[in-house]
Amino acid sequence: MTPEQLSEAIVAALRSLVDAGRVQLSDPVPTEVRVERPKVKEHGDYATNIALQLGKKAQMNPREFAELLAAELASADGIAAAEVAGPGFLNVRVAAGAQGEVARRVLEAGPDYGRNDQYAGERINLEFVSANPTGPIHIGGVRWAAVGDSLGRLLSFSGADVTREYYFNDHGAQIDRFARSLLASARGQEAPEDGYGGQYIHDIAAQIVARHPDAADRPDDEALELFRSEGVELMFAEIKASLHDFGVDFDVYFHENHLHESGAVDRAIARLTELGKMYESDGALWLRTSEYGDDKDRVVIKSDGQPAYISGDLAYYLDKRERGFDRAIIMLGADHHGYVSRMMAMCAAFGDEPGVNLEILIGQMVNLLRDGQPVRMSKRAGTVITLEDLVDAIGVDAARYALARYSTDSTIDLDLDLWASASNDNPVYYVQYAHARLSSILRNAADLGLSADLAAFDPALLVEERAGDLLRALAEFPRVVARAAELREPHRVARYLEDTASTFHKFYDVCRVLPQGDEEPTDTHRARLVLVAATRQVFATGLGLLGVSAPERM
RNA sequence: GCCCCCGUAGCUCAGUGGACAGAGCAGUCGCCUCCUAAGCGAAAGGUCGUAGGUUCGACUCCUACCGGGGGCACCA
Repeated sequence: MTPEQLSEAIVAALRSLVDAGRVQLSDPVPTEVRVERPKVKEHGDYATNIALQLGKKAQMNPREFAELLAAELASADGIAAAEVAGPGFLNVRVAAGAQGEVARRVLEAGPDYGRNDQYAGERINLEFVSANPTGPIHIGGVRWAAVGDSLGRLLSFSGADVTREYYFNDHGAQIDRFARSLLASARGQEAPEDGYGGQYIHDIAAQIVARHPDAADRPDDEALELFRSEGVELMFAEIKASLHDFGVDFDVYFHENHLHESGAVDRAIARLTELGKMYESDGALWLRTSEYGDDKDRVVIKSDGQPAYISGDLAYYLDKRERGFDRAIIMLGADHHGYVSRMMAMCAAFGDEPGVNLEILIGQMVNLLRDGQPVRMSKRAGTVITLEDLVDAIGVDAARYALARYSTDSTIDLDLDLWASASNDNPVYYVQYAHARLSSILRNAADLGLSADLAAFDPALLVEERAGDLLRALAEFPRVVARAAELREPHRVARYLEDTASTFHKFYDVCRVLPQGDEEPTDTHRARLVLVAATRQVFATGLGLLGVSAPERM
């Protein structure tokens, strides 16, 4: 019995009470009842507070209401007991056979177990990382790579048609500094005062010189342009490669120039003008964002006739909508949170619904500690911690897991010494180990000629408390996935896997799965093997949603 | 001055109104002739930043304050 099925059973019981006239509700019977897993075992397998919630509407004492409901529910299929506790909680125990059926459901669904359709038919554009190609992806960007990619997986698993998008430009002040730094390196000069440092500058400069031996000797303008265009190309290739090795691939790399060349900026401004959202003042063209909650209006075209930064955002948003996306999700670091209100205002000015058609997820920063002291990162000094540094230190799995297991609302402090040395400190091993153990049992079973056979599966044999705990954990998985997708919080999947790993290890400790020595396999062995196979599936799927490998052996 | 995020066990963090607040790691004690000990069990560890408020019920919602972090351009 899954929580959803129990919810249905409770709704049916409510309806039956109302139909029989034993309870009068001022509102219609709810279509769904929230079912929770109590923290304390004595409170049963599942609990609901529905009687507390409906007590007033039924003009009844919540306990009395709960008593009626308990009596009605006790006769339902698969329910072993229903009792009232505290102020009116209804605690339910599920019959072993009904509980065991969860394992069958998992195996029948296979890799699709946990899938939901809350975003079916919806096209979502998910933009993240979007670092300009002036250097390797640094530690902050890595967080969005891990979380963003995982969120993409969750949204796809929830029925959405997801496009992962990376937005960049290759001109402007940042890129100029990059080009001047490359040229300085090629000429054997020190990096410019406002330039970039680090070995990668020298490496890329050397590659360009290898391609064009006279590159550094050309006139400044020509040389700069060459180092700019080739430098961007080489840098971007490196970024894509390191993201790929990190398990993150984008569907679209969107070049800002495209917006200007395609006339998207002009069209966006024309549209907003038509809607009466633009006005001229002090020789500049302004957007009335303050009408939609922004602190002040924003300049779109500067008085010198050049488009301001926001013009690109306007055009880009419009472009996404014109490409058919129902929803644009953008992940940004906390240092960009000031943009949120103007972006939302911009969305509203277009006549769209902020928070629905446009969503901006703000994540907090990653701090690095070494010897317990904060590490100062400087692009100029080249002391930036990159995606590759992180992967070299702890590997892709640990890095992705570590970055995805925390709420993006909280700042992460990463202790580099600890990660580089005692990587056991990372919970990813605890979770992966569970998968390896499960795989090992299934391998050994195959050697004994046993497999998880649903035809011979008797769910009622999974009677142990620890088996029930594990089954209930597996039954939670779809709810966890749906909630993580809905709230854009992949870390919920990681936390769930940690809890479930613990539940499995405890089960393993007291329930022997395979026959020992000359022992003949019994139906109990077979039933437990089905549970093991189902558990393995959930770990494989869950780790997959995080982009972390599920090892067969450790 | 205004805006956003955080403050929970020694450390890193879960917990978006429900019943005695949880995990991983670190530390104490115990458990490998048998499916992976990267595991399990036991003990220990907390004024959930502070003070009010809403509620039958608050770590969770509201207000104020304290502490930490990040932002507040006709820069990109």
